[in-house]
Formats: sequence, C-alpha cells, structure tokens
Amino acid sequence: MPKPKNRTYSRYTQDAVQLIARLIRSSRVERKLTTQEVAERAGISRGLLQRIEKGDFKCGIGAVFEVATIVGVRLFDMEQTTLTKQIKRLDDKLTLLPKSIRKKPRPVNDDF
Amino acid sequence: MPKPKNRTYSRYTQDAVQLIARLIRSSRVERKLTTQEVAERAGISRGLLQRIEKGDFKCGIGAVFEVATIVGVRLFDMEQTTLTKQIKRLDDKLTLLPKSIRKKPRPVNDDF
DNA sequence: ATGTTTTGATCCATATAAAGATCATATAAC
DNA sequence: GTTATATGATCTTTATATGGATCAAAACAT
Repeated sequence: MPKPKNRTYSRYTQDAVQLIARLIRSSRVERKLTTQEVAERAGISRGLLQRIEKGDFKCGIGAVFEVATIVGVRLFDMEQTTLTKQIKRLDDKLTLLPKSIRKKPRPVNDDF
Repeated sequence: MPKPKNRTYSRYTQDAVQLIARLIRSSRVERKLTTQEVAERAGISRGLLQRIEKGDFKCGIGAVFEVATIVGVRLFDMEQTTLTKQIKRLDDKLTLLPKSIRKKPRPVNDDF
C-alpha cells in the first residue's frame, strides 16, 4: 500500500454512513441490547461495534450490515424474496448491457 | 488479532451487499464509465472497485458508498437536507434514551 | 450513597485490506 | 478479419483494520 491514501468522502457518503451509525445505535438501545451482546451475536469485537456506531468509514460493509440486521435496521425494506428477485433482475439486465466500455469516441465523420 | 475469525453473514446481509454490488455495476455500465474512471474519481484502486462490484464483505463501507454515490446509486433517496435532519433527529432521540443498558433482571420478588 | 455493570478509550499484536504492477483474455470498434 | 482497450486475475508489498485485554469513568439499580 505504497501511498497512505488520504481518502476523502463526498458529503452524501459522509451523511449516509453517519445515518446508518445512528440508526444502529438508537435501535440497539431501544431494544435494550448491550454492546457486548450485539458484538457477540454479530461475531465481532466490542471495539469494532463501537467504531461502527461511531460511523467509521473503514469498517467492513459486511460487518456493518450484519450488525444493522441484528438490531433490526433494514437498508432495503423488502421481503427476502423480493430482494433475491432484484438481484436476479439486475443480473439479467447486465447480460444485455455491454461487457466493457469504450472510451475512444469514433472521430465523427461529418464531412460528406 | 489472535483468532482468524471465520465470519458468517446472515442471508439478509449477504443479499443486501450483493444487491448494492449489482446496483453499482449496472449503473456504472449504463452510464458508460470505465472501472478505471470510477476508481480514479473515488480515489481507490481498480482492484478495490472490482471487489466492490463483486460484493466483497470486507470492503470499507466508506469506499463502497463513495463509489455508489459516484455512479448515481442512492441508498437513502432523500434530499441532502432531509438526510441531515434525520441524523439530527436520531441524535436528539439518543439523548433521551438510556445511556447504558442494564441486563441484571431484578430477581423477581414473587413470594408474598 | 453503594455496588455493579456498561461503556469508552487505550495499547499491543497480527491478520489482512488495499495499492500497484503485470499479464492474459475478452470485447468493442473499425 | 485486425487493432486497441477494458476487464479480470494474480502476485507482492505495506499500511492498517480488527481482536483481545485492560482501566477509568459513567450510569443504572437498589
């Protein structure tokens, strides 16, 4: 990782991550679950849960979503079935779309 | 990190992550953006973008959301203002809720 | 007020996420 | 068909995310 990569995030990304963090925490507290308890159920450390509830950008998306699921926060409020269908639908759509993008714009031949 | 932590994810988490991945890829292709292009704009490597579009659970949530934003995928379809308000609302809610959870159930005194 | 538990903040050790380079293949444009 | 470029896969290196332990302060219950 040669370059320390000083990342920046758009305002929208920042807010979205923050919102998830708050949703998780308030949901956890409402359901009276301790950090310890949720961390165990999610299979992560208490420390990581703290970072997630603080809105740390570097936490793995899988861990964040798993915690969200455990405390009852749904990013997509659909039935499991619908969720699966959506995935399938996008897969089909993708088979139609081009497999790669071409950037070289054909030099417009407009002399005729 | 003593234990290699063989993580498991709930079905919902798996599907949610997969859905985001597909949404990102199809949106990118529809908008005719190359992986190179999007990676650069997001400030990440092409390799990471590939993992994101494949639905890798370990990718940082910040990176995933940033890419989503760039290709036009909104996890929360709200105005920026509303987004901020929601965060504020949850903050207020949290100040009311208890600061910590008590698990020790008072030993029910039902002998009377 | 006292006692107990949760939380938040550190610190350390290590597994690993991510960058960067490279190569082969697929695919689009001509 | 040919050519050029985008993609996918792999490898190496390095920064860092995470787990685990510990401690002090906060907050709840009695």
